[in-house]
Amino acid sequence: MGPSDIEVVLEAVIVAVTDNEPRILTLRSSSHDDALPGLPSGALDIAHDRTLDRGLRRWIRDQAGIDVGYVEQLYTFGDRFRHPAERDGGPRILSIAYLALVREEQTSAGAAWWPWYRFLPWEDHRDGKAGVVAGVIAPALKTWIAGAESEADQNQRAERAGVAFGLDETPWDPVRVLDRYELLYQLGLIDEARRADEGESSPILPGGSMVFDHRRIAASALSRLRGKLSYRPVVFELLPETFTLLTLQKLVEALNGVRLHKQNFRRVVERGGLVEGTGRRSHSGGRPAELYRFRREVLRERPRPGFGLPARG
Amino acid sequence: MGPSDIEVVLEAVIVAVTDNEPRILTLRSSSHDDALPGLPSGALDIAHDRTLDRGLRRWIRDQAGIDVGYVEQLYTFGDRFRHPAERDGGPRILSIAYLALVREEQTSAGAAWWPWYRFLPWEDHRDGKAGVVAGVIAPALKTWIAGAESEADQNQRAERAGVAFGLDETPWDPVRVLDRYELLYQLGLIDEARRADEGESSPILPGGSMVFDHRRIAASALSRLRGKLSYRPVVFELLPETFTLLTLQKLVEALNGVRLHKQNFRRVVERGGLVEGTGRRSHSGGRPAELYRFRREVLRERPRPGFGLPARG
DNA sequence: GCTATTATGCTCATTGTGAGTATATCTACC
DNA sequence: GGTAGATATACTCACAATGAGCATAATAGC
Repeated sequence: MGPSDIEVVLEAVIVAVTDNEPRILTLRSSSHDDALPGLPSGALDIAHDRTLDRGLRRWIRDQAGIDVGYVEQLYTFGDRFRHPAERDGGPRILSIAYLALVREEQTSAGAAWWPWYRFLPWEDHRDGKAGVVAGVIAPALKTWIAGAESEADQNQRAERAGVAFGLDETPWDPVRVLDRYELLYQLGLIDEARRADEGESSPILPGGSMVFDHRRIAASALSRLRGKLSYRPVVFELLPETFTLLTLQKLVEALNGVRLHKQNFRRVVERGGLVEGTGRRSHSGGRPAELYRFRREVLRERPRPGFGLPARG
Repeated sequence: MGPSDIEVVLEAVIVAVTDNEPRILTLRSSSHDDALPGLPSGALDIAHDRTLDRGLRRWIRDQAGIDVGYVEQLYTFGDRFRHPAERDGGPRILSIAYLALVREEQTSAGAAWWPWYRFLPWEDHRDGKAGVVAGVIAPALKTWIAGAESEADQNQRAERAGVAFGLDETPWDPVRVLDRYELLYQLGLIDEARRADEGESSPILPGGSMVFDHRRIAASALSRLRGKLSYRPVVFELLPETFTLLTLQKLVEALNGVRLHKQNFRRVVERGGLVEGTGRRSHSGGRPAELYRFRREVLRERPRPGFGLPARG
């Protein structure tokens, strides 16, 4: 086995938001009817792709017919046996994961836009504390904490669980998506974590599975995007040129999975100089709302413009 | 050329802070006397390294005799011709870069701890606006802006330069290390950017070169570390168990490259619950200072504990 | 003209931030 | 044993930002 028995794959979490629901593009991994959805991915073609970015954009265009705008590298995964093909003596597979944002859902054959929260239902708290956390996860965490050997271990587990899921007095932090996923995985609550030999128990936790470790990658992407919202105006990559403040708010809420105070949101966004009115207004429903556009100049005025979240949760 | 003509290399920016000076570990790249320093790096050994992390830790121990504590993946670089070996028909080289923090400088043969700012002198503003920016960089940026074709182009360049280097009214943002490096590179002010055939002009800008794109990697690492300071208590990875508030402040200042208001720093750190007094005190110089320790509980109390920077700069 | 619905304006208490002034307690040195 | 130099710590004040409300305005559908 030489040092180049490595295959490099680029995987993309491609995000669009429609009807206040963040969605990611998935493909059926094989022709089986029961096949799990997977992220679009393509091998790095070193003969043709001068840069990783270009490679990514190329196969996304080829495979899904989508021209992505904003692209950002997430993480490189390379642990052994992430991919079942490695077990059969195949090459080590290295996945470079990307986050991509597109303004509109562009349909294409074989691909489907699934709600992001279908795979991570505990992340959506827009209608109150997500029931899954209180109903299924919190009790499981309690058992896990109690099951620790020493008292020091118990405290460590309690801290980790508390921080990740906002138990007790700890506030819920939307950004800790990956902490939560990894904890759930470790507890065996994630379907993908259960080995085939453990039988076919039905899923304990709601939330659709994905192939390989694609759900972890989807969680990384959500974590990164939520984090970035607070200091970079990336949301505008998902919006049309002009929009109402409510549209903007609903979008931020959808991505963070929490509700926000309307008047304060307006204040932050207007006074913070993130947007400017256009004079035109949108008619739909009640009183017409002013149409706003993103104010690029804000980048020169404030070091880290974005959408902070309430500190207490 | 098959799809596995790829070599995967792990590269590490290993950081320690001594005498209020952040330093990174470098190696002489070859036996030549004029050889540039480079980051420690090692090939991924797929036969032995089960995970990327383990691989990294293994060769850092082997090569430099250092056991690193905190480790974090930074970015994967894979553009063609990053590495000169690729020009001679060698394999494509993929570098996975890491940031590692160690509490003390651990010496080892062949390795040297250089001040981080030796390679990025414009990043250190602790003694006022770094002279390099006003003296060399700002004029070069002005010329570059004026040299744009259209007025729209000029505005774009002015915005980019202003945001990166805090010109005009824009505040200096310590986090934008990478923006600055890339802009300087594009302007040809970074030595590594000048091709051999352009002659051997002496360096325009102070700041030591490194091999390949290692200086860019060092810049990425500084960017990431500065960013992380504001929401994760990573500084404590660089401090001993107990420390005075001044030590802590000097450390944060050293990493961010800016000075901070002493009394306010105390307030934030104490009232924010990041540290707690030990009762013991340190005797050195003037009035003895209380020794503090990191308060882990803060993780449960506040969602993103860290060291924010003044908003205006 | 009424109701439902969304938009927008304004207030208020509380907390956080940037910038000072003032005072305390050590060491070193004369 | 007194003073200069250095550092630590306490306290104040104006102002900005935040979280939470109440109140009012403008539309559509009936």
